[in-house]
Amino acid sequence: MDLSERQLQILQAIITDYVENAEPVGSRSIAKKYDLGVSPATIRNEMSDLEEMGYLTHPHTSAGRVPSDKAYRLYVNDLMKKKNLSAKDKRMINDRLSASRDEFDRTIRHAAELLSEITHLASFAMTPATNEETISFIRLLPVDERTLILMIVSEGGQVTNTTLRLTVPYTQEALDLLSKNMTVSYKGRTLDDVLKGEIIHDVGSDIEALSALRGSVMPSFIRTLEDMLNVNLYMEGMTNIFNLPEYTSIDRARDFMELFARKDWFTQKMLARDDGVVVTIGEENDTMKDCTLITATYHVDGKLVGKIGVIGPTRMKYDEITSIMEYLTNNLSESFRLPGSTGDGNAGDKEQKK
Amino acid sequence: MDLSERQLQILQAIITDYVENAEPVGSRSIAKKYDLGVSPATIRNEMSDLEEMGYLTHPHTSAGRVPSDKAYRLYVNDLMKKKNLSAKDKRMINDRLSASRDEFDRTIRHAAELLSEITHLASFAMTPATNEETISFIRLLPVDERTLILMIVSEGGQVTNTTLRLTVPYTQEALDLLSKNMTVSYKGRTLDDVLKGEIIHDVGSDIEALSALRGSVMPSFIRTLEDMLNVNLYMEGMTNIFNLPEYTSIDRARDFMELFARKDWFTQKMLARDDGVVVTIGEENDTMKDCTLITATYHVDGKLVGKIGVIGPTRMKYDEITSIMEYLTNNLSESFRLPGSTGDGNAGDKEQKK
DNA sequence: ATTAGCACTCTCGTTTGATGAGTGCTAACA
DNA sequence: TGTTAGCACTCATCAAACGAGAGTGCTAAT
Repeated sequence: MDLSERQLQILQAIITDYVENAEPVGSRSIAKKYDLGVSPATIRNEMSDLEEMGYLTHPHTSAGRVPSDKAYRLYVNDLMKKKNLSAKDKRMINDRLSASRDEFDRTIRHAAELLSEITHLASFAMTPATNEETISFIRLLPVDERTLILMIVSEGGQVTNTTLRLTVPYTQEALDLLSKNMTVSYKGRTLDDVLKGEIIHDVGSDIEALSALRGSVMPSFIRTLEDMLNVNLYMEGMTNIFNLPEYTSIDRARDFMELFARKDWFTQKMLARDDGVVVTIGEENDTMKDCTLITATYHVDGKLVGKIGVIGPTRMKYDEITSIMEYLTNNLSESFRLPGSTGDGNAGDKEQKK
Repeated sequence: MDLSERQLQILQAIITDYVENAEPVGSRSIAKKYDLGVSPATIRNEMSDLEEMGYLTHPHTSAGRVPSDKAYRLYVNDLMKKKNLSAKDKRMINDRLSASRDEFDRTIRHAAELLSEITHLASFAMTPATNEETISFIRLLPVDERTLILMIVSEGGQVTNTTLRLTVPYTQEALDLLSKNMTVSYKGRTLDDVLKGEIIHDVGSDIEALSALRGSVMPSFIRTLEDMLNVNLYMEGMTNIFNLPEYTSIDRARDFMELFARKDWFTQKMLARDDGVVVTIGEENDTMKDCTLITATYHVDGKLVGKIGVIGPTRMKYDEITSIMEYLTNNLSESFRLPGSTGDGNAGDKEQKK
């Protein structure tokens, strides 16, 4: 059942060629371009076998062969070699990422922009996954007599806030007190906990003004917590995919766009607790069966985990892209390490494949 | 030079028909569908005149006529009548908007979603324009020994924050002191002022720890201020345009998408200080010469001004869409009025056309 | 001023045929 | 027994040809 050396060579050649040219590849062109020392006829026979085993497909009777998801999987797992980044790409990553090293969100957004620029694919990036994040403190800040800001900060430093407008004025005292009470009640609890559990009802309901304020604030508090789970997803370069031959059909392009607009789907994808570069090809994916999703993890002080990824057709340069993403995430993790610390808590160059 | 009554009727008929069917409209179909009491031949003559005057165009010799930008302009200014919203649309707006009446940003985002759902076009919405907004206070909040949150709040209640990571630890005292000093220095000044003016250098540079902290914080402060100008732009429903016949060509679709991705362009557009519903048709627009942009203004306590808009091909149902937007913005302004106040500071149903 | 009539133009969908790439099979070959 | 040459066959793609239909523009009659 294992593939012969020659079959592997042929498969590799077909993948390389197809990834390059986006057109079904025939036996003759393989024989000419890649020096396998056999005739087209032999290659045809092998291709026929490969097709039977599910590595190749046939768009129609007399077209060349196209690699299947299974072929790409084999390629990613066993065949492909790590690529060295071009000097230009390396420079780009080093320069552009270091420019704003001290700011979290901005850096992540830049990383996504960078990634889509280099790979010419659509990319996205997520600040540290937060459903297990714990709440650090809650603040209510005054704007005017009826308007206030609700601010939630997690231990990891993630911030979310909403502006609320109340129907009745509030007092500064009530605000301070409620801030304090809420912080005491929720500090150290995870977002999941708070969202799934019941609302704590005894948050200082003894004072009247406070209880009224509390009633106005709590619904927003819950909604804002929900926001924390998906608000920090940046998406970039979606128009890149228009340049790919697989999306010249308007229907395909529309499908892609509609999926890309579904932030929640990506958030879902991102919550998986894996490490390193992960490639999910075509059918392995539930939705978007003709796309490949590649994600990579970066680390903050070796602890917290955020993700960055690209999405495109299954036909993509797996070797280059995974190498780029590895380099990029290592670079990110490096930036986010405490200056003093030496521990490399998983920020290294391990790579895990599905 | 004025158009005759009959010419106006014909022009109106052509516009109505073309907006509906997206196909060049011929003399015969006009004569049949709209009861003008004249023969196709007469209509042909009039159409020829209208074309000479620049109200109609000819895709090619033997196709029907298509309205020009000039025709739409005439239609919008003089011909179209206000439309009554369907009960369904009204209900949708009332229901969906009131659900989150107390939260600013969320409401605006919902309004954009709603608008694109009802109009089947791409929409966007902007929270109050802020380059003339004044700073209310600045806070620095601790996360861990090297991480802190920088938060800027404007008088109007707009909030922006960034998480900073410093290379050296800071003290709580320094943080509090710097918060206070910065607030004192910048309170009441407009964003424009601060961004254009020089940085105030004498913010308590007498204490050493403080001055170090200040050095780390100030660059981010400036960048964060810049963020305040354009961060709150929501865009929705861009995939709607794929369903329109003018965007079945992949090139057109790409152009549209690329423009739509340029947030800065929209922000620019939105800063115009106009009121009510404003329609900008085709060439009147500098970029995107084949699109129409309709914006509408909403009010907060009759003072502050935010905008909401749709964008689509010049062929659109101007009467319906402007009516919807008027209704929607009135509704928004209503929600954002102080419960007690009666003054209607411009929140009424005035409408201004270009 | 309006209208009927008619020739003319141009697009669009369909058909047809040629072309070329590529396969699959068979028989010859090393 | 694995490899190769040869050849018939299959499809997709492209271009040319064609007819139908929609619509105009002009002229002459009303």
